[in-house]
Amino acid sequence: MALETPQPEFRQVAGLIRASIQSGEYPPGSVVPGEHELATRYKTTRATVNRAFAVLRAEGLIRSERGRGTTVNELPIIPSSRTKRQRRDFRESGESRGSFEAELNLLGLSSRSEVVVNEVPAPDDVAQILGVADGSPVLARAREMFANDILVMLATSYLPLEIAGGTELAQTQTGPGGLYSRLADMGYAPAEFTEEISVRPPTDEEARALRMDPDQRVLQIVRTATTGHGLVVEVNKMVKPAHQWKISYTWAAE
Amino acid sequence: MALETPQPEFRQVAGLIRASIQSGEYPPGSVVPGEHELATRYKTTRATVNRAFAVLRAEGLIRSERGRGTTVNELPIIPSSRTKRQRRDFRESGESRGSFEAELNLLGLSSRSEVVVNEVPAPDDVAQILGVADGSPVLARAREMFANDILVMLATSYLPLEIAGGTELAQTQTGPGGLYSRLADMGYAPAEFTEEISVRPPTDEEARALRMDPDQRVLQIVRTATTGHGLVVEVNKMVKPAHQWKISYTWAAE
DNA sequence: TAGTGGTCTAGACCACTGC
DNA sequence: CAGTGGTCTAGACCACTAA
Repeated sequence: MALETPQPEFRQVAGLIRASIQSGEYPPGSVVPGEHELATRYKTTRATVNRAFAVLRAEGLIRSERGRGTTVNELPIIPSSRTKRQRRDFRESGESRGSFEAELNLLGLSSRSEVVVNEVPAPDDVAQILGVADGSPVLARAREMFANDILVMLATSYLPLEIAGGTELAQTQTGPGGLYSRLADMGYAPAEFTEEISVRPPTDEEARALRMDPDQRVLQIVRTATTGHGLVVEVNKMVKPAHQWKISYTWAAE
Repeated sequence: MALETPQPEFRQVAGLIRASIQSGEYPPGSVVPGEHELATRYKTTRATVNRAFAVLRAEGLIRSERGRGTTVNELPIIPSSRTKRQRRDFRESGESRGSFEAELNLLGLSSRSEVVVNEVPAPDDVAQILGVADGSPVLARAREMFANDILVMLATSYLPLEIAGGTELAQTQTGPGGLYSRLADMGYAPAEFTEEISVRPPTDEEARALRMDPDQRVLQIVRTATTGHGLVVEVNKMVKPAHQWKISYTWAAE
């Protein structure tokens, strides 16, 4: 039944190296033998091993650094969920900080995040959703989230200046209950959330910040918060290395 | 502000070709000039152009066929949403057929789908979720969905034999209201749905069926339907080319 | 049979790391 | 300075398509 597809040599080599990693021969954090050594071991050329490494890099399994060598990545896959329960403690842009930390701690990882608040010209897609002119100023709350001190997510929350300017939302700390509580205090309680998910190559800037290979992919999640009157009060753009995360949604039937 | 990162030559060439596609010089469906011609045009070698093509192939922008040449892909990005309204016409595994067709028709694409029903040994992950032994038989409703006669999604719905065996769910047509209506008729109305989303390389089989390049990625969405008693009555595994889709979820606040 | 893309080789040069 | 990975070249062989 299984159709035989003879794989090209570089994919076979990639398979062998992948197997060695999964078998524990090259444990997480360890340095894989160099391309030259593997080339002689597998009776092939360095170019072929290099291409095999490229396959495994794109999968997020290994990381290569010029001069240093190639190491096996350590971080496990991080779950992220939207459930009724977790929705209750939505606090700040991105994930609820509480749920982000809880999930990382369950995996035995440390968590940390940093916020930078700024007035910036609205990116085109954000301006479109917020219903403002391209490039007009909006409030941006840019958050970086770390697992074991490795940056695993960028989340920037964009808010209209008319709503957020000069309020607690323009401070680093948004106070008890977080961003959505402050919006509610001001009469802009979100009534509906939408998240749009797409997969794309990282921008150069994202690749640098998240230490990603250009052949890897990011998950982009754009959350829109809308009031009962249909007013968009927040657009939150989240970017995560696609191989690093598993995201889930739960809802009641009917 | 923008940090200059000098790109390697093959990425620059990829950028030039991408620009030519987006400018309309190589319109959707047309054949891109051959690697040899582009190599001389850009004063480089065929290997470099080949690598540039690999970048664009991985993005889903072009498709190469040995002997035939390289063509610009035609299908636009397909949206897929879970909203309150659409949940009401959930019919069959995967998307509601109705909503799938409606979304494709909005884009001016034809839609079609085919189902094959079978008893199969449960895959490990499915067995785990259904709470049955690995490899024990379950009912599989495998659906293929086409846009403009191109396969764009595989969706296989797994149901416990004790529930679905010998019922209408083992027929190709599940009748009015579809799968979830039949489950409700039998006293197994789903009360809660969960979808788990991950991004991974396609298996060989998926790559063949979906005509994907091994360097492209699939979105895997595993939906679990649970009754009010906590019984899992359906596991639906959906696989879509990641570059081809944008999926969205909407929910009410609180 | 001519032309396409897929792969592999052998060798080279480079940027970078760590000693 | 030796060793690493990143890239590029020139050439070759192959599987496949279309005329």
